[in-house]
Amino acid sequence: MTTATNKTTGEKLVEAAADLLDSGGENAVTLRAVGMAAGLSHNAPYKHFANRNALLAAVAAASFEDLARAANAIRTSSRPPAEKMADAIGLLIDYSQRRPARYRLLFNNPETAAAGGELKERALETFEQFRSIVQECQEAGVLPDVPSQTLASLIFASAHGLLAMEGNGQMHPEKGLSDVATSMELLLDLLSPNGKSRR
Amino acid sequence: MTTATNKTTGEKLVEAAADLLDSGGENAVTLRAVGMAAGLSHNAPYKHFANRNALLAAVAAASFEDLARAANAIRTSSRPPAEKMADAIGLLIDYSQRRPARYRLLFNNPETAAAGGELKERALETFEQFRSIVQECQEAGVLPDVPSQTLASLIFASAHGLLAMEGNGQMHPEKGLSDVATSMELLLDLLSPNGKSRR
DNA sequence: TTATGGAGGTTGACACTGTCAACCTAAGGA
DNA sequence: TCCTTAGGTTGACAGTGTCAACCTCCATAA
Repeated sequence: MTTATNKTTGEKLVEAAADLLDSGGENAVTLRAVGMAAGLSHNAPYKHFANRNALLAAVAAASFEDLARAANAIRTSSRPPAEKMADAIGLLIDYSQRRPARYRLLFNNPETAAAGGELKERALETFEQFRSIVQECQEAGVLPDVPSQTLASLIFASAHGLLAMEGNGQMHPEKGLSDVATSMELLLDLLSPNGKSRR
Repeated sequence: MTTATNKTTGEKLVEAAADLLDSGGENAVTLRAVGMAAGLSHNAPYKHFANRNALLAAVAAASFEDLARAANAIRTSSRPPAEKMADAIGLLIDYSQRRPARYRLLFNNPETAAAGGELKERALETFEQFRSIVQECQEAGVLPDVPSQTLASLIFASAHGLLAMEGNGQMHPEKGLSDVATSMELLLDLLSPNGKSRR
């Protein structure tokens, strides 16, 4: 409990930026606001980050780390593979609904894409947890036997795409489209070699 | 050929904004630049649009209209349903690769989401073309018999998610992940009641 | 012990942005 | 004929990212 409770100024800035992002959306993350939230001047962030994008990249990297940790907890649980899969999807859905702006930063941001290094590595770590769960499902026979990397990307992309549509107001529940979780259940069922919907 | 070749000033502004978006990304679309590109002053856009978001919404609506037209051409072609499906996915892939910023405006933009009315209607029109092709595939037995609206959303979301991942640099071909088109082929094959990958 | 250099902080300025307000002007209906 | 108004202009404003210059410790080499 006493380990490193003292935060670096850099960490404080990243935290402040993340909070602003969560509470006020991307536009709320101005360097001045971040500096003030950390109790510093409007230019202090420049002593720790090259520019605004670098700060956001640091926020993204830290967020990916959290996400990877949560995904790892799911992966190493004792639940059956299919339920781990559902949990992992639930994690993603939850994240996107609780912190939409941050979710967009992680998965829907061209600037984030451009940044390599640390950030890319954290994103890969996160995805790897997900891929591993998919692989477990394949070994348990609840997902088809195709390359796990490709299948994991497909499933992940589906969830991500549905969430993007939802965030974009392009889901049309009034027309009979069920919500993201239900749609993903259907997808997994359709993909399953023994799915109920399989004829 | 002579029909309405004269463009409204409003149309000229929308076109200029679209061009700037395509050539320089979202940040290039400043009201001043749009005004200048249309040969007007820096404030002229305000005589036609309430604010920057309204202008972008108009660009999005016009773009959806184009997309719906292209999708309609595919839908009403004489090709077999499965190939229409592939064409429609190809259309989306093409659009996202040729005009990434515009693609993001259409499908990855919370402001676009907030705007209702005209824009929402155009988006629905576009999606309806897609849903209709999915339904044809279902009737031809190459896609499973579940509600077409839900299935279309799923397939569309998958393509959209993969494209987002690609645009985000989160596709990892070096790790064996194939490109978007190939992944989508795999998905359709896995979903197909008679898919080759089906055991 | 001293000096020195750099890390981390500050203030002030700059150009650029969206937006508002005020003004102008021409066309067309009362 | 007058006057309303759509569509255009210029000028201003606050807020933004960023740069430059300056300050101020403190660790370390001499």
